[in-house]
Amino acid sequence: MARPLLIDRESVLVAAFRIADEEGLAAVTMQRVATDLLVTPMALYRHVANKADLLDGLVELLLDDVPLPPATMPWRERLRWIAESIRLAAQAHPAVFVLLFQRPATTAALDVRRAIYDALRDGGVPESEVARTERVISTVILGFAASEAGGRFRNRPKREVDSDFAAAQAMVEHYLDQMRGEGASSTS
Amino acid sequence: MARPLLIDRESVLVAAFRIADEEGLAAVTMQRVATDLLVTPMALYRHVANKADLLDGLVELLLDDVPLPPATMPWRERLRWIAESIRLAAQAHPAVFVLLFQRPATTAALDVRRAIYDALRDGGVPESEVARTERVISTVILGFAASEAGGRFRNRPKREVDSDFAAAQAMVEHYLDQMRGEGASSTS
DNA sequence: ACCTGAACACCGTTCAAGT
DNA sequence: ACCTGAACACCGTTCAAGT
Repeated sequence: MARPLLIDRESVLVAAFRIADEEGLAAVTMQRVATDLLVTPMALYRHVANKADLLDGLVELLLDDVPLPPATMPWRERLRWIAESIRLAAQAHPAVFVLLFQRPATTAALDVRRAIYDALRDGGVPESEVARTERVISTVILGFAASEAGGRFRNRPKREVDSDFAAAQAMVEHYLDQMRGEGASSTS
Repeated sequence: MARPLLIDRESVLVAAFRIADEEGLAAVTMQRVATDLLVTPMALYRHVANKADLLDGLVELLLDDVPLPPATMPWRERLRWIAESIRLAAQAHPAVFVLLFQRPATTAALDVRRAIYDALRDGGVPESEVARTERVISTVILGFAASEAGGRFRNRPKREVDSDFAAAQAMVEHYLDQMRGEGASSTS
């Protein structure tokens, strides 16, 4: 049988992801990733097109790590679950999370978006308003999570940031209740 | 009289700001800034501590460019003015704007924050809620502006993004009306 | 005090070469 | 097909030297 591969795309991304988590995005260099994998930097180029492609891969990995709620859960709880999952992912992987703001939705982000669409529909948001409602509430949650991940709240006590997040969530839910209009079918 | 300085801190920041605007943050290197100023890269280190200091200076420059509303304007219009100013600054200087998410509030950001505080107080938000209200609405507006500046809405038509911004603003205003409580003193 | 020259330890990326 | 060696054109930053 053929000589086994020393590395593949996944091992490259996993190594880079770990470096980002532990030492920040600036530490993620082709040379450093290669060193951790015991290969030369040039070996990486067979598995990622270039560094931008590598960073795109990190965002995918991050979003795969955002657990989506079971479809059996009441819609309102599903939305809270997703918001909480995104915030936890931002806290666990702040360096990678900030990349989310630098590029348009990738395929993994589409899974999250679809889960939000489903919850909004189940909550009675009219079909014509589902897409916009998702964009607005995602921007609020992502904005909050990215602020936290990026360090904009660095000087604030954790309890305060937590209750600010609760306030932002309350604002979103209220907006949602308006969007649900008269066609609302269920509550929770 | 002494030989005139070739460069000073302001000229360094202005040169870097222009490069960021025209070619993005990746183009802002010490060597490139120096080249534009007709000096060697090492000359910059007499005027900025290092590259991080230079980037901090760019954020200051950006925030100085956010016009604040006249105090005579009704409070609600002042808030809309500020939100609009921030969004325009993000559109005009997207590369620098994303840095705002990477660092805690600087002195220039404090001017903006104070203007928001004043408007909230004039709108009847209880003193105990002013600070949190400012944090929540700033996060929404900044999150939206950063999404736009970072390219998260890159694939969307401008009209759609505009109306999403209006929806986010409406959400914020509604939240605000709740925060105003019974002590509201004026409307507009 | 302000700027330069030379140098150091890095970057991302290419290309031809090995197996 | 996969990885390496050598090389290129960059980075940020330091230090000693010039004026």
